[in-house]
Amino acid sequence: MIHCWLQKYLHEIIDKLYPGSRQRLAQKQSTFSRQEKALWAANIQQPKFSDHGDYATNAALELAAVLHQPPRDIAHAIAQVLKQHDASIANVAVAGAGFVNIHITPILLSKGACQALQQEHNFGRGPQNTCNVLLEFVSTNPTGPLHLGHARGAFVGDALARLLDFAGYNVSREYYINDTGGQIEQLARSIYAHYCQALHRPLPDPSQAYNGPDIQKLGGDIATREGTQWLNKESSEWLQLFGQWGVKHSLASIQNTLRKANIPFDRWFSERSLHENGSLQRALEVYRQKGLLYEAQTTRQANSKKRREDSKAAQHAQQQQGGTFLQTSSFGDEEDRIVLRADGSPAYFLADLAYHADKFARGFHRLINVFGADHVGHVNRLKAGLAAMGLPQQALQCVLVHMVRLVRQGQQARFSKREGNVYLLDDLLDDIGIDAARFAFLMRTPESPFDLDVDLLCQQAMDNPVFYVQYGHARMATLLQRAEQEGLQIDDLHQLSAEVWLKLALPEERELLKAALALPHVIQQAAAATRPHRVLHYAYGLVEQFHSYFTKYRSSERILSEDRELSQARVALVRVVKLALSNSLGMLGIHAPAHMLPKT
RNA sequence: GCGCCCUUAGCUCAGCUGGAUAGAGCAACGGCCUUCUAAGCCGCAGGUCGCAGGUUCGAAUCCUGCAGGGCGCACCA
Repeated sequence: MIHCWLQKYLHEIIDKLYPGSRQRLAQKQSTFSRQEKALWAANIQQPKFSDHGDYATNAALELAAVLHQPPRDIAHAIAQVLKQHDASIANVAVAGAGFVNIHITPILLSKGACQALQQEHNFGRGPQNTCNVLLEFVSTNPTGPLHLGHARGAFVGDALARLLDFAGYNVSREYYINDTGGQIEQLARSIYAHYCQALHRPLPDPSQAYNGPDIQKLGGDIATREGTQWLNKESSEWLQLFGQWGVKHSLASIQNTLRKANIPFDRWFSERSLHENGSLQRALEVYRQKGLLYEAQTTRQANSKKRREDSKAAQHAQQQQGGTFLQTSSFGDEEDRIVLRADGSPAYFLADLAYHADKFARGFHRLINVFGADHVGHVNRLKAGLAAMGLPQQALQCVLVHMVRLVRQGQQARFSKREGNVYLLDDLLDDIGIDAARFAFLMRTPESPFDLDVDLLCQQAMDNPVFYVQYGHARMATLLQRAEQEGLQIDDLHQLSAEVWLKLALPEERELLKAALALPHVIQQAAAATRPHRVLHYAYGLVEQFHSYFTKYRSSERILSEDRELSQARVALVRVVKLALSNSLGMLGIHAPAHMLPKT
C-alpha cells in the first residue's frame, strides 16, 4: 500500500514536471514488448541495503531515454518535489547513475500498519476488477486415479486460481472431462474384460489398456451387480454403458482426491456434452462460412515439413485416412489440422475448439490453461484455431507446467498404470500431508524441470520448509496469546495511536513492518506474472526475518516487557506480520496453525 | 531437421519482467536454550550465473550463435 501510494505520488510529480513523458515512454516500450500500456508506470523497489533508502526508483534513468537529459538532473528535479511531502517522506537522495532513494517517515509506516490491521483477512487483496478469468487445470482423462505426475499441475493451477482471485480477478475453475473418444472406448473394453474374468469367462483377446487395481475391482463390482447379462453380447450393446461406468468411477476417485487436496472446482465440463448439444457442428459452420475448410487426403502444408522417420506421425501414417481440414496454417500453426475424419467423426481438436469458443461465449475475458509440458504442440494450433474463428487468441494463456520426472536413488523410475506400481496422489497426501505436498510443488517456477525423488520426498517430509514457515506462524500466535493473558490488546489494533507505533525504534522492527506491508505489492506482481511461487518465497522470507528478530532480542529487548506501551507496539507489529503471513499462506491453500508441537 | 522449456554454490532451488556489493535450504565446520516455541538463531566456508559475441549508463535477466538436458513435432487424448 505504501508502494502504491508512492507510485501514484511519483506519477503526479512526473506528469507535472514532464507532461506527456509517460505516454511517450509507454509507446517506446510497447514496440518492444507486445503489451500495450496506455501509460508507463514507475518501478518502485525495496533496495537490499538500507542506506539506499526504504524505497528507490529508477524512474529518472528510464525517463532520460525520452527526455534527452542527464538522468541525475531528472532525478534531482524529482527528488526536489518529493521532499516537500514531509509528513510521509523523511529524506530523498539521488545516488548512483540516477536512482532516487526515498526514506519514509515512521508515521507513514504506522498508517500503513493500521490500514492493514483494519483490512484484516482482506489485507493484500487487490481491488476487485471486472475481468472474468476461466482457469482450466488438471483435466486428466477419467481413466484412472490421479498420480504423482498430475500433482504439479493440480497444485500450481489451484494456487494460481487463489492468487488471481486474491488479486481481484473473477476466477472460475474448470475441469474438462474427456469423457468420449478412443481412450474411453479402450477403458470400456478393459472393464469388460475384467468383468468377464470375474465371471470366469475370460476373453480370448482381452484389452490390456487399463489394468490398474481400480479397474479390475470395477469389473468385479459390475459382475456382482449386473450378473451375466452382458456376457456374449455384441460390443455395440455394452460399449457405451461400460465406458460411462468407467468414467463415472474414475471421476469419483479423481474428485475425491482433489477434495482431499483442498482443490475445489466450480465446474466439471463434459466433452461429451459438446458433441451432444451441437457445439461441434456450430463451430464447423463458422469455419465453413469463412471458407477455411477443405477436403483432402492429407494436410496441404505437411510437405514442407521434414519429419523424423520414428515420429509418431510416421508410425500412425496408416491410420490417417484424410477428411476435412481446417486452415490453421494461415493463423500461425505450422500445418493445417484435420477436424473431421474420412468417416465423418470429429477429431479431438474440433471438440477442443468448440470448448474454447464456449468459454468465450460464457463471457470470460481471459482464459488460462494449465497444461503439462507434453501439450506444447497443442498451444499453437489451439490459438490458430481460435483466431480462425475470429476469437481473440491473445486472451488465451497456456501455462506449461514442466513434467515431473520420478526418480528413485538417482535413477529415473518407471511408474506405470499397467504394472500397478503407480504412486497415487492420494497416497502422497496420506504419506506427507497436504501442506508439505503443496509446498514441495509450489516452491519452484512451474516451467523448470522437476526430478522428484520419491524416497527423498518422504524421507525429508519432516524437514520440509513448510514447517519452518508454519512454525513461525505458530510462534507469533502463541506470543499474541501470551500478550493477551498479560492484559495487552491484540484486537482492534488499527486504532492504536501513532505515539505508540513510534516506540518501535529498532532497525529490525522497521524492516519487519516494511516487509509485512509489502504483501499487496507482492500479490500484484505475482498475479501479473502468473507465478504463485513468488508468494511462497515471500512468506518464507518474512518468517526468516521474524525468527531472526525474535532470537536476536530474546534476552535484551523482549517483545513482552515492563514497558507497557513498548510491549503494546511490539505486539501490534507481530500482529501485522502474522496477518501478512497467514494471508499469504491462506492464499496458497496452506494452513497457518496456531500451535505446533515440538519436534521429537 | 523444427518448435517450446531448462542450465546460478558440492546437491535442490530463488533472484521482485534491465538496477546498486549474487541469495536461501540441504550437506560440512564452530557457537547460542534458568526467561515470549531450539521445527529456531548467529558465524565460517562455498560463484567464470553453461560457453562466445551483441544491445546500453548498467545484463544472471533482452537479442544472436553454440553446447548439454527435458518435452513435443499422429486423424491418440
